[in-house]
Amino acid sequence: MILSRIILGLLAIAPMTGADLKRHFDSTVTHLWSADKAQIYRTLAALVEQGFASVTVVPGTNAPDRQEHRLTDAGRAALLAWLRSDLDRQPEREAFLARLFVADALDDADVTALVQRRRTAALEQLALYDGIRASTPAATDRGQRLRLATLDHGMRHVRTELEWLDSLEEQLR
Amino acid sequence: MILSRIILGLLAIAPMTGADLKRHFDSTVTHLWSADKAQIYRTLAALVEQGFASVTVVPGTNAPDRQEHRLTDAGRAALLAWLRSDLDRQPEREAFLARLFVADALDDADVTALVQRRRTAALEQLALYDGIRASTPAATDRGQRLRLATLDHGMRHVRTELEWLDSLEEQLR
DNA sequence: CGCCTCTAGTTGACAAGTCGACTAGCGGCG
DNA sequence: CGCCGCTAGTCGACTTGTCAACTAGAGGCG
Repeated sequence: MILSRIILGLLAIAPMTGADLKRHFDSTVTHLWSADKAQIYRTLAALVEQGFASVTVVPGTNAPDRQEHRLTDAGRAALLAWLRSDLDRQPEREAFLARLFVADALDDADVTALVQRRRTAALEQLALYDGIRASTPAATDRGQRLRLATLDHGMRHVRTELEWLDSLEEQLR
Repeated sequence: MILSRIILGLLAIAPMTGADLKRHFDSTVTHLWSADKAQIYRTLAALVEQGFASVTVVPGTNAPDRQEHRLTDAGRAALLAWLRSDLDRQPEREAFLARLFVADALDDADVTALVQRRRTAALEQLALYDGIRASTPAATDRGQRLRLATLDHGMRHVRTELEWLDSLEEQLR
């Protein structure tokens, strides 16, 4: 459901093929949603079947044919309906916190190592966000401002994560 | 996988039935993982089959019989192996950010309403965490300290979320 | 007595997401 | 020529998570 709406939202920016979408899920939206190739193609097929997108085959130059998908009026309506509907209830899924919650089974050194690994991961994530931001055009219109805000979200939260790790390590000392 | 290890971790604290576990997933660990009843019972059965837990039927007083599950040595070993293994790569799944990313399809008023709904949700979550903390014993041993740290994590992040929403609203004005 | 409710546990169907293998056209290279 | 690698797309099998209906014993209540 959510994936299908994100795809509609991306198609609202420009017509795209499954491969184009996959590239977005690996770069511009990777900080908020990820999707498998197979899942993208299948969702795309479902959207076409529901009349939310239409397909045009564009003969590929130096490559296979491209199946360009474009948003239909019904698709735009479905996107708007989702955007105005109640927020999706999202189950919390924090694998690292889960480990910490049951980490009393480890000795002190292993707990410290666990926390260290998390710090490394957080730093990598921060670097990733910096990379995405570097390759994103500056905010000109409102749409771009909103998209940049989602990146800002990620960066603020990673910084909070690092601060929390600091306080946790101090506590464990 | 992760769910099964969390269950092993909970069984390490005390022997439990499926219903006991469900209560934990609805209260003490709800801020980091959630699980459906059916999933818990099925995972529990798989753990028994793998020899990571054993079952004892305790005749219920004023209630149905209880199938108490206790951690076996193999179960404890599996838990330790997970705790020492590489961190689980978790796909980012931020439904709200997804909405914001494609929210340019909305007019200004609807975008503001969207952000407001998120603020409400964040405040509710903060209240939930306060509730959980209020019903949690103070930190006496290291295990309890670690478990409280996961709550602290949630609260810090909700506060960061609220700050981010402030800055977002200011930007939209 | 029949009915309701509570607790504990079970089951089937299904949606969502993951993984790996595979088709197929094109261009480059030795 | 045959092979490699690139891009686009397809498929089957599988895991994980969700939903709703259901069994079944115990106690309370009118």
